[in-house]
Amino acid sequence: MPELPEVETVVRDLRTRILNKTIIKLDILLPRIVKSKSFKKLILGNKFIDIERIGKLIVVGIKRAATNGAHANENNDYLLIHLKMTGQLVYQKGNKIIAGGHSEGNVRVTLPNRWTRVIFTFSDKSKLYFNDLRTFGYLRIVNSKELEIVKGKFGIEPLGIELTLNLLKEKIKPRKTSIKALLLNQQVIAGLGNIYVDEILFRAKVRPTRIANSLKTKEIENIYKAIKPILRQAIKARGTTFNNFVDANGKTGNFVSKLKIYGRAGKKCKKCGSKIKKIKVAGRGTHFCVVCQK
DNA sequence: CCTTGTGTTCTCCG
DNA sequence: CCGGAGAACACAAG
Repeated sequence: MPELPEVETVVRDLRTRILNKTIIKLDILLPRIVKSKSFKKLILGNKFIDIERIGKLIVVGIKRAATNGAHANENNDYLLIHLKMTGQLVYQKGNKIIAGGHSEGNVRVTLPNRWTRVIFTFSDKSKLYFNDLRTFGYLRIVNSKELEIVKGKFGIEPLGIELTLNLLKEKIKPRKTSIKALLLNQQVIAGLGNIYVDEILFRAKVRPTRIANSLKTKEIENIYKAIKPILRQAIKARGTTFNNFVDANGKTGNFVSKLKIYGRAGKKCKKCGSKIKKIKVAGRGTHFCVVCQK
């Protein structure tokens, strides 16, 4: 379940590997994953020149090879990749399959596997695999104008300087939905998902069911103060692997052991020892401590 | 049946 | 009846 820290981990890994190499081969094993018509034509023979993240969306800049008549830098295209719930981007170089299993572990995966949907091959023969079990993820190519429209749909970038206490107050105060639903809303704040929202609300001592407009200033402050540290720690740990996430090396994240509330239903609260509850909020499995969160 | 990210559709309310 | 907010559904597979 890739959220901001997992997507950021993948983006950082790929940045040192896939840029400025000609894409010499493209295998589309499951066409409906690819949402653009002339996908192959827009990829083959070209290079990726930069990679960034907006919320949970990966944006890869494409530089067109200079051909007769075409100006290479004119109206560049961008490859958008969304991993949704079970998407993976795994990079492989040389004969060794880097992907597969945790560093502690056990499982070795051979790529491509039955969940491989798209394969990019670069001029140095290295490969980038897009794997997706449930196939909700997608790859799409947009031009710079379309990219701006896409960007406009995203809310506050939680790790950017635009996240201020006042802005967060503005976003939370008028809303009549649960604070959990609000924090999950990508148009409000971009990149949080089920795991990190539960963690943030636990740290902030706020129950996920609370209606946003009922939050006291102090509680909004607590949420504000929780967001960056939790995301930064998770990135440092290379993300959380609950079911499916692997980084670009095919390795699982290490943040699971640091989760204080998510996935700990029935276990003792690490702060007060009482039994952690699990309910459904905004259609999502939601964990909280009755004692610590008000 | 359960799991979840997000785009779409439905429903409610003023 | 319209618009907006929020909730519910659809998607897919293990």
